[in-house]
Amino acid sequence: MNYWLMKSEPSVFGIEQLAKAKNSTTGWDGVRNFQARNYLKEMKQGDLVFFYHSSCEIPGIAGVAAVQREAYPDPTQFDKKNDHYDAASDPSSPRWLMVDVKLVRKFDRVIALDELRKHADGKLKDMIVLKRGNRLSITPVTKSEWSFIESLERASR
DNA sequence: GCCAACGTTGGC
DNA sequence: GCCAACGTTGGC
Repeated sequence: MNYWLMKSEPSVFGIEQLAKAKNSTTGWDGVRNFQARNYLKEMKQGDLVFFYHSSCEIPGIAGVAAVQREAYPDPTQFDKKNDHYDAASDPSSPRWLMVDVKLVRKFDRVIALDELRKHADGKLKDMIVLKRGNRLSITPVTKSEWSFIESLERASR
């Protein structure tokens, strides 16, 4: 099983909305970056995901979700009215994929980016989301990073 | 294939 | 709102 981090802007879709969604599940559409797309392709059912809030008051990890459905073509790429429409994508060989994720647990508090950074020279020294200039919306997380962050969260409960 | 211009992300 | 960092596009 693998671990991931997926960014979402809470003003667009936050963990509260995931909690309220039918079956606490949502389709993660709109990814339009090749590297992120390749990670989507690697995701397996049951993989765990840190749900990260970006571009907001307190950027950080808001909870845990799990991959419910593995990669399938993102229909928004063929919808001319959609912001993520891609005229260059061929329906017989769709360029963009999406997965479905289900909420596992909303954290009692957001594990803020600030707090994660405190460990940027230690346990989280290789964490991609802490790297300068990182903009990738989907990144792999190592098992040790995952366990450490969960311990941070547990310690505060 | 290079690289300047442009658009986007996302923290601050 | 600013701006650094990065991906993509398109001219050559």
